[in-house]
Amino acid sequence: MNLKNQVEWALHCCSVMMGLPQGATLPAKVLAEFHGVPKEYLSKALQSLSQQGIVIGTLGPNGGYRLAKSPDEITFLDIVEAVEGKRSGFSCAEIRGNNPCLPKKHKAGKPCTIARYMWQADEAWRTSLRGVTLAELGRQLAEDVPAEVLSKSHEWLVARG
Amino acid sequence: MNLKNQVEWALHCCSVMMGLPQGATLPAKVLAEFHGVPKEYLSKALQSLSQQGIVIGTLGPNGGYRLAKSPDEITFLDIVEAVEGKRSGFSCAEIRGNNPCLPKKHKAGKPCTIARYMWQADEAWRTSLRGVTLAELGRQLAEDVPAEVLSKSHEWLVARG
DNA sequence: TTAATTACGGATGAATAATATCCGTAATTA
DNA sequence: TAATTACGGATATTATTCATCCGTAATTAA
Ligand code: SF4
Ligand code: SF4
Repeated sequence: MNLKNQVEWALHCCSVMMGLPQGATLPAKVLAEFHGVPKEYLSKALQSLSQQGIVIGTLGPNGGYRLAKSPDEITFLDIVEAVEGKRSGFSCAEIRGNNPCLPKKHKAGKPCTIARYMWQADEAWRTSLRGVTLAELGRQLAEDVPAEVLSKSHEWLVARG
Repeated sequence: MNLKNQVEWALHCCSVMMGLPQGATLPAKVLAEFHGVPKEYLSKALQSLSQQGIVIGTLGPNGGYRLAKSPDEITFLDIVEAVEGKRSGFSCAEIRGNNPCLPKKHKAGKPCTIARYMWQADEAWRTSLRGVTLAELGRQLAEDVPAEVLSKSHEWLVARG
Protein backbone atom coordinates (compact mmCIF):
# COMPACT_ATOMS: atom_id res chain seq x y z
CA MET A 1 0.00 0.00 0.00
CA ASN A 2 2.46 2.62 -1.16
CA LEU A 3 1.94 5.58 -3.41
CA LYS A 4 4.35 5.70 -6.33
CA ASN A 5 7.50 7.71 -5.87
CA GLN A 6 6.31 9.75 -8.85
CA VAL A 7 3.75 11.36 -6.53
CA GLU A 8 6.53 12.90 -4.49
CA TRP A 9 8.35 13.98 -7.63
CA ALA A 10 5.25 15.55 -9.18
CA LEU A 11 4.50 17.53 -6.03
CA HIS A 12 8.05 18.85 -5.90
CA CYS A 13 7.99 19.77 -9.58
CA CYS A 14 4.73 21.70 -9.24
CA SER A 15 6.20 23.40 -6.22
CA VAL A 16 9.20 24.77 -8.11
CA MET A 17 7.19 25.65 -11.20
CA MET A 18 5.11 27.88 -8.95
CA GLY A 19 8.04 30.26 -8.52
CA LEU A 20 8.56 30.72 -12.24
CA PRO A 21 8.24 34.13 -13.99
CA GLN A 22 5.11 34.53 -16.11
CA GLY A 23 5.30 32.35 -19.22
CA ALA A 24 8.71 30.82 -18.41
CA THR A 25 9.11 27.04 -18.58
CA LEU A 26 11.30 24.33 -17.08
CA PRO A 27 12.34 21.34 -19.20
CA ALA A 28 12.05 17.85 -17.76
CA LYS A 29 15.83 17.57 -17.95
CA VAL A 30 16.33 20.48 -15.56
CA LEU A 31 13.59 19.32 -13.16
CA ALA A 32 15.17 15.88 -13.08
CA GLU A 33 18.64 17.22 -12.40
CA PHE A 34 17.39 19.56 -9.68
CA HIS A 35 15.65 16.73 -7.84
CA GLY A 36 18.22 14.06 -8.58
CA VAL A 37 15.81 11.64 -10.24
CA PRO A 38 15.90 9.85 -13.63
CA LYS A 39 14.74 12.15 -16.40
CA GLU A 40 12.96 9.56 -18.54
CA TYR A 41 10.86 8.31 -15.68
CA LEU A 42 10.07 11.75 -14.31
CA SER A 43 8.86 12.62 -17.81
CA LYS A 44 6.09 10.06 -17.42
CA ALA A 45 4.82 11.87 -14.35
CA LEU A 46 5.02 15.25 -16.06
CA GLN A 47 3.10 13.90 -19.03
CA SER A 48 0.40 12.66 -16.68
CA LEU A 49 0.17 16.14 -15.19
CA SER A 50 -0.06 17.54 -18.69
CA GLN A 51 -2.88 15.17 -19.66
CA GLN A 52 -4.84 16.28 -16.62
CA GLY A 53 -4.45 19.94 -17.48
CA ILE A 54 -2.34 20.77 -14.45
CA VAL A 55 0.74 21.76 -16.41
CA ILE A 56 1.36 22.76 -20.01
CA GLY A 57 4.23 21.28 -21.98
CA THR A 58 5.66 23.28 -24.85
CA LEU A 59 7.88 21.81 -27.57
CA GLY A 60 11.13 22.91 -29.10
CA PRO A 61 14.16 24.78 -27.77
CA ASN A 62 13.27 26.92 -24.74
CA GLY A 63 10.34 24.59 -24.31
CA GLY A 64 9.44 22.75 -21.14
CA TYR A 65 6.72 22.77 -18.52
CA ARG A 66 4.80 25.45 -16.66
CA LEU A 67 1.68 25.45 -14.51
CA ALA A 68 -1.57 25.55 -16.47
CA LYS A 69 -3.51 27.35 -13.73
CA SER A 70 -3.11 29.66 -10.81
CA PRO A 71 -1.50 27.95 -7.77
CA ASP A 72 -4.65 28.49 -5.73
CA GLU A 73 -6.62 26.50 -8.29
CA ILE A 74 -4.35 23.44 -8.06
CA THR A 75 -4.80 21.07 -5.12
CA PHE A 76 -2.66 18.23 -3.84
CA LEU A 77 -5.48 15.91 -4.86
CA ASP A 78 -5.25 17.07 -8.48
CA ILE A 79 -1.56 16.23 -8.58
CA VAL A 80 -1.81 12.96 -6.66
CA GLU A 81 -4.68 11.68 -8.76
CA ALA A 82 -2.95 12.68 -11.98
CA VAL A 83 -0.06 10.30 -11.38
CA GLU A 84 -1.65 7.74 -9.05
CA GLY A 85 -5.07 7.44 -10.63
CA LYS A 86 -8.52 7.94 -9.19
CA ARG A 87 -9.32 4.42 -8.09
CA SER A 88 -9.84 3.77 -4.41
CA GLY A 89 -7.03 2.09 -2.51
CA PHE A 90 -9.54 -0.52 -1.38
CA SER A 91 -10.69 -2.75 -4.18
CA CYS A 92 -13.46 -5.18 -3.46
CA ALA A 93 -13.25 -8.63 -4.95
CA GLU A 94 -16.89 -9.33 -4.04
CA ILE A 95 -15.97 -12.37 -1.98
CA ARG A 96 -19.40 -12.21 -0.38
CA GLY A 97 -20.57 -13.77 -3.62
CA ASN A 98 -18.76 -16.97 -2.62
CA ASN A 99 -20.96 -17.43 0.45
CA PRO A 100 -22.42 -20.93 0.03
CA CYS A 101 -25.70 -19.86 1.68
CA LEU A 102 -26.40 -17.12 -0.82
CA PRO A 103 -29.44 -17.44 -3.10
CA LYS A 104 -28.93 -16.55 -6.75
CA LYS A 105 -31.27 -13.58 -6.80
CA HIS A 106 -29.15 -11.67 -4.28
CA LYS A 107 -26.59 -10.85 -6.99
CA ALA A 108 -27.76 -7.38 -7.91
CA GLY A 109 -27.69 -5.88 -4.44
CA LYS A 110 -26.06 -2.59 -3.52
CA PRO A 111 -22.33 -2.38 -2.79
CA CYS A 112 -21.30 -4.31 0.29
CA THR A 113 -21.39 -2.65 3.69
CA ILE A 114 -17.72 -3.28 4.36
CA ALA A 115 -16.69 -1.73 1.08
CA ARG A 116 -18.80 1.35 1.78
CA TYR A 117 -16.93 2.05 5.01
CA MET A 118 -13.59 1.56 3.29
CA TRP A 119 -14.55 3.92 0.48
CA GLN A 120 -15.72 6.44 3.04
CA ALA A 121 -12.21 6.45 4.53
CA ASP A 122 -10.76 6.82 1.06
CA GLU A 123 -12.97 9.83 0.54
CA ALA A 124 -11.74 11.34 3.81
CA TRP A 125 -8.20 11.01 2.47
CA ARG A 126 -9.15 12.73 -0.76
CA THR A 127 -10.99 15.48 1.07
CA SER A 128 -7.88 16.21 3.09
CA LEU A 129 -5.74 16.43 -0.04
CA ARG A 130 -8.36 18.55 -1.79
CA GLY A 131 -8.05 21.06 1.04
CA VAL A 132 -4.41 21.86 0.32
CA THR A 133 -3.59 24.12 -2.61
CA LEU A 134 -0.23 24.76 -4.20
CA ALA A 135 -0.58 28.36 -3.07
CA GLU A 136 -0.82 27.25 0.54
CA LEU A 137 2.18 25.00 0.08
CA GLY A 138 4.10 28.00 -1.20
CA ARG A 139 3.23 30.07 1.88
CA GLN A 140 4.22 27.22 4.17
CA LEU A 141 7.50 26.61 2.34
CA ALA A 142 8.35 30.30 2.75
CA GLU A 143 8.09 29.73 6.50
CA ASP A 144 9.89 26.39 6.62
CA VAL A 145 12.75 26.84 4.18
CA PRO A 146 15.53 29.42 4.72
CA ALA A 147 15.14 32.37 2.37
CA GLU A 148 18.66 31.87 1.06
CA VAL A 149 17.94 28.32 -0.10
CA LEU A 150 14.74 29.44 -1.81
CA SER A 151 16.39 32.31 -3.68
CA LYS A 152 19.42 30.27 -4.72
CA SER A 153 17.20 27.50 -5.99
CA HIS A 154 15.09 30.02 -7.86
CA GLU A 155 18.16 31.48 -9.57
CA TRP A 156 19.51 28.04 -10.39
CA LEU A 157 16.25 27.02 -12.03
CA VAL A 158 15.56 30.25 -13.92
CA ALA A 159 19.10 30.25 -15.30
CA ARG A 160 18.45 26.87 -16.94
CA GLY A 161 14.83 27.32 -17.97
CA MET B 1 -1.52 2.05 -4.39
CA ASN B 2 -3.75 -0.86 -3.43
CA LEU B 3 -4.46 -2.42 -0.09
CA LYS B 4 -3.82 -6.14 0.02
CA ASN B 5 -6.77 -8.41 -0.64
CA GLN B 6 -6.13 -9.84 2.84
CA VAL B 7 -7.63 -6.64 4.23
CA GLU B 8 -10.97 -7.49 2.71
CA TRP B 9 -10.69 -11.08 3.90
CA ALA B 10 -9.80 -10.07 7.44
CA LEU B 11 -12.73 -7.67 7.67
CA HIS B 12 -15.12 -10.36 6.47
CA CYS B 13 -13.69 -12.92 8.89
CA CYS B 14 -14.06 -10.58 11.86
CA SER B 15 -17.57 -9.83 10.71
CA VAL B 16 -18.65 -13.48 10.81
CA MET B 17 -16.80 -14.21 14.06
CA MET B 18 -18.90 -11.49 15.63
CA GLY B 19 -22.01 -13.67 15.35
CA LEU B 20 -20.45 -16.61 17.15
CA PRO B 21 -21.85 -18.02 20.43
CA GLN B 22 -19.77 -17.21 23.49
CA GLY B 23 -16.49 -19.16 23.45
CA ALA B 24 -17.11 -20.88 20.11
CA THR B 25 -14.41 -20.76 17.44
CA LEU B 26 -14.10 -20.97 13.66
CA PRO B 27 -11.12 -22.75 12.09
CA ALA B 28 -9.24 -21.11 9.23
CA LYS B 29 -10.38 -23.95 7.00
CA VAL B 30 -14.05 -23.09 7.51
CA LEU B 31 -13.51 -19.34 7.14
CA ALA B 32 -11.63 -19.98 3.91
CA GLU B 33 -14.34 -22.22 2.49
CA PHE B 34 -17.09 -19.80 3.46
CA HIS B 35 -15.39 -16.93 1.70
CA GLY B 36 -13.99 -18.93 -1.20
CA VAL B 37 -10.35 -17.96 -0.64
CA PRO B 38 -7.18 -20.04 -0.25
CA LYS B 39 -6.85 -21.37 3.27
CA GLU B 40 -3.06 -21.18 3.60
CA TYR B 41 -2.96 -17.55 2.57
CA LEU B 42 -5.96 -16.51 4.64
CA SER B 43 -4.17 -18.09 7.60
CA LYS B 44 -1.45 -15.45 7.29
CA ALA B 45 -4.03 -12.71 7.73
CA LEU B 46 -5.62 -14.47 10.71
CA GLN B 47 -2.22 -14.89 12.31
CA SER B 48 -1.61 -11.17 11.89
CA LEU B 49 -4.91 -10.46 13.62
CA SER B 50 -3.86 -12.85 16.37
CA GLN B 51 -0.52 -11.12 16.86
CA GLN B 52 -2.28 -7.80 17.25
CA GLY B 53 -4.63 -9.16 19.90
CA ILE B 54 -7.75 -8.78 17.77
CA VAL B 55 -8.56 -12.48 17.63
CA ILE B 56 -7.50 -15.49 19.68
CA GLY B 57 -6.40 -18.69 18.00
CA THR B 58 -6.81 -21.94 19.91
CA LEU B 59 -5.06 -25.18 18.97
CA GLY B 60 -6.27 -28.72 18.59
CA PRO B 61 -9.53 -30.29 17.46
CA ASN B 62 -12.46 -27.91 17.95
CA GLY B 63 -9.86 -25.16 17.86
CA GLY B 64 -9.96 -22.13 15.62
CA TYR B 65 -10.39 -18.38 15.93
CA ARG B 66 -12.66 -16.13 17.90
CA LEU B 67 -12.69 -12.39 18.64
CA ALA B 68 -10.42 -11.37 21.51
CA LYS B 69 -12.51 -8.34 22.49
CA SER B 70 -16.01 -6.99 22.39
CA PRO B 71 -17.09 -5.89 18.88
CA ASP B 72 -17.43 -2.30 20.05
CA GLU B 73 -13.77 -2.31 21.06
CA ILE B 74 -12.53 -3.38 17.63
CA THR B 75 -12.29 -0.78 14.89
CA PHE B 76 -11.74 -1.08 11.16
CA LEU B 77 -8.40 0.62 11.71
CA ASP B 78 -7.27 -2.15 14.10
CA ILE B 79 -8.02 -4.78 11.48
CA VAL B 80 -6.62 -2.89 8.52
CA GLU B 81 -3.40 -2.00 10.31
CA ALA B 82 -2.97 -5.57 11.53
CA VAL B 83 -2.67 -6.95 8.01
CA GLU B 84 -1.51 -3.89 6.10
CA GLY B 85 0.93 -2.40 8.59
CA LYS B 86 1.06 1.03 10.18
CA ARG B 87 3.30 2.83 7.76
CA SER B 88 1.91 5.77 5.85
CA GLY B 89 0.98 5.21 2.23
CA PHE B 90 3.22 8.14 1.34
CA SER B 91 6.87 7.41 1.84
CA CYS B 92 9.27 10.25 1.39
CA ALA B 93 12.59 9.56 -0.32
CA GLU B 94 13.95 12.94 0.84
CA ILE B 95 14.63 14.08 -2.70
CA ARG B 96 14.93 17.63 -1.44
CA GLY B 97 18.37 16.53 -0.23
CA ASN B 98 19.43 16.35 -3.90
CA ASN B 99 18.85 20.07 -4.45
CA PRO B 100 22.20 21.32 -5.76
CA CYS B 101 21.71 24.67 -3.98
CA LEU B 102 21.42 23.13 -0.55
CA PRO B 103 24.12 23.90 2.03
CA LYS B 104 25.38 20.93 4.05
CA LYS B 105 24.14 22.16 7.42
CA HIS B 106 20.50 22.06 6.31
CA LYS B 107 20.42 18.27 6.68
CA ALA B 108 18.88 17.96 10.13
CA GLY B 109 15.79 20.06 9.49
CA LYS B 110 12.26 19.04 10.32
CA PRO B 111 10.24 16.79 8.00
CA CYS B 112 9.47 18.41 4.67
CA THR B 113 6.39 20.52 4.18
CA ILE B 114 5.08 18.36 1.36
CA ALA B 115 5.41 15.19 3.41
CA ARG B 116 3.55 16.78 6.31
CA TYR B 117 0.51 17.49 4.14
CA MET B 118 0.57 13.96 2.78
CA TRP B 119 0.82 12.48 6.25
CA GLN B 120 -2.03 14.69 7.35
CA ALA B 121 -4.23 13.11 4.66
CA ASP B 122 -3.07 9.69 5.76
CA GLU B 123 -4.13 10.52 9.29
CA ALA B 124 -7.56 11.60 8.02
CA TRP B 125 -7.92 8.17 6.44
CA ARG B 126 -6.97 6.47 9.69
CA THR B 127 -9.32 8.66 11.69
CA SER B 128 -12.18 7.64 9.44
CA LEU B 129 -11.39 3.95 9.87
CA ARG B 130 -10.94 4.40 13.61
CA GLY B 131 -14.49 5.73 13.78
CA VAL B 132 -16.07 2.49 12.57
CA THR B 133 -16.38 -0.38 15.02
CA LEU B 134 -17.26 -4.00 14.32
CA ALA B 135 -20.39 -3.46 16.37
CA GLU B 136 -21.52 -0.72 14.03
CA LEU B 137 -20.76 -2.91 11.04
CA GLY B 138 -22.96 -5.58 12.57
CA ARG B 139 -25.88 -3.17 12.96
CA GLN B 140 -25.47 -1.97 9.39
CA LEU B 141 -25.26 -5.51 8.02
CA ALA B 142 -28.51 -6.35 9.78
CA GLU B 143 -30.11 -3.57 7.76
CA ASP B 144 -28.40 -4.34 4.46
CA VAL B 145 -28.46 -8.12 4.30
CA PRO B 146 -31.70 -10.14 4.17
CA ALA B 147 -32.39 -11.84 7.50
CA GLU B 148 -32.63 -15.19 5.79
CA VAL B 149 -29.11 -14.99 4.40
CA LEU B 150 -27.75 -13.95 7.78
CA SER B 151 -29.41 -16.81 9.66
CA LYS B 152 -28.50 -19.43 7.07
CA SER B 153 -24.90 -18.28 7.10
CA HIS B 154 -24.90 -18.35 10.87
CA GLU B 155 -26.17 -21.93 10.92
CA TRP B 156 -23.71 -23.01 8.25
CA LEU B 157 -20.80 -21.59 10.22
CA VAL B 158 -21.82 -22.79 13.67
CA ALA B 159 -22.39 -26.30 12.32
CA ARG B 160 -18.74 -26.45 11.23
CA GLY B 161 -17.10 -24.56 14.11
C1' DT C 1 -1.19 -43.57 24.76
C1' DT C 2 -2.21 -42.75 20.14
C1' DA C 3 -3.95 -40.45 16.22
C1' DA C 4 -6.27 -36.62 14.42
C1' DT C 5 -6.77 -31.70 14.33
C1' DT C 6 -5.43 -27.14 14.61
C1' DA C 7 -2.56 -22.65 14.85
C1' DC C 8 1.90 -21.02 13.93
C1' DG C 9 5.88 -19.61 11.36
C1' DG C 10 9.64 -20.25 8.01
C1' DA C 11 10.88 -21.13 3.22
C1' DT C 12 9.93 -20.90 -1.39
C1' DG C 13 7.80 -20.17 -5.85
C1' DA C 14 4.48 -17.60 -9.18
C1' DA C 15 2.11 -13.58 -10.60
C1' DT C 16 1.64 -8.77 -10.72
C1' DA C 17 2.90 -4.02 -10.28
C1' DA C 18 6.36 -0.39 -9.77
C1' DT C 19 10.55 1.39 -11.48
C1' DA C 20 13.49 2.57 -15.12
C1' DT C 21 15.41 2.84 -19.78
C1' DC C 22 15.22 3.08 -24.81
C1' DC C 23 13.79 4.90 -29.08
C1' DG C 24 11.01 6.87 -32.83
C1' DT C 25 7.86 10.89 -33.96
C1' DA C 26 6.30 15.52 -34.22
C1' DA C 27 6.60 20.29 -33.04
C1' DT C 28 9.27 24.40 -32.39
C1' DT C 29 13.09 27.50 -32.53
C1' DA C 30 17.59 29.46 -33.67
C1' DT D 1 18.81 22.85 -41.57
C1' DA D 2 20.11 21.30 -37.15
C1' DA D 3 19.26 21.30 -32.38
C1' DT D 4 15.93 20.89 -28.76
C1' DT D 5 11.96 19.46 -26.56
C1' DA D 6 7.46 16.91 -25.30
C1' DC D 7 5.11 12.81 -26.28
C1' DG D 8 4.04 7.97 -26.36
C1' DG D 9 5.01 3.07 -27.26
C1' DA D 10 7.96 -0.88 -26.23
C1' DT D 11 10.83 -3.24 -23.26
C1' DA D 12 13.72 -4.56 -19.42
C1' DT D 13 14.56 -4.64 -14.35
C1' DT D 14 13.26 -4.80 -9.65
C1' DA D 15 10.11 -5.00 -5.72
C1' DT D 16 5.89 -6.42 -3.84
C1' DT D 17 1.95 -9.18 -3.51
C1' DC D 18 -0.08 -13.52 -3.79
C1' DA D 19 0.00 -18.26 -2.93
C1' DT D 20 1.67 -22.79 -1.63
C1' DC D 21 4.39 -26.08 0.99
C1' DC D 22 6.01 -28.14 5.06
C1' DG D 23 7.72 -28.91 9.81
C1' DT D 24 6.60 -27.91 14.84
C1' DA D 25 3.93 -27.61 18.90
C1' DA D 26 -0.38 -27.67 21.32
C1' DT D 27 -4.78 -29.76 22.18
C1' DT D 28 -8.45 -33.02 22.04
C1' DA D 29 -11.00 -37.34 21.35
C1' DA D 30 -10.78 -42.12 21.04
S1 SF4 E 1 -18.87 -8.03 1.15
FE1 SF4 E 1 -18.13 -5.98 0.61
S2 SF4 E 1 -15.94 -6.03 0.90
FE2 SF4 E 1 -16.69 -8.12 0.87
S3 SF4 E 1 -16.53 -8.77 -1.21
FE3 SF4 E 1 -18.55 -7.98 -0.99
S4 SF4 E 1 -18.42 -5.84 -1.55
FE4 SF4 E 1 -16.36 -6.50 -1.17
S1 SF4 F 1 10.63 17.76 0.63
FE1 SF4 F 1 9.22 16.34 1.62
S2 SF4 F 1 8.40 15.09 0.02
FE2 SF4 F 1 10.17 16.14 -0.79
S3 SF4 F 1 11.85 14.80 -0.45
FE3 SF4 F 1 11.78 16.08 1.30
S4 SF4 F 1 10.53 15.05 2.79
FE4 SF4 F 1 10.13 14.10 0.82
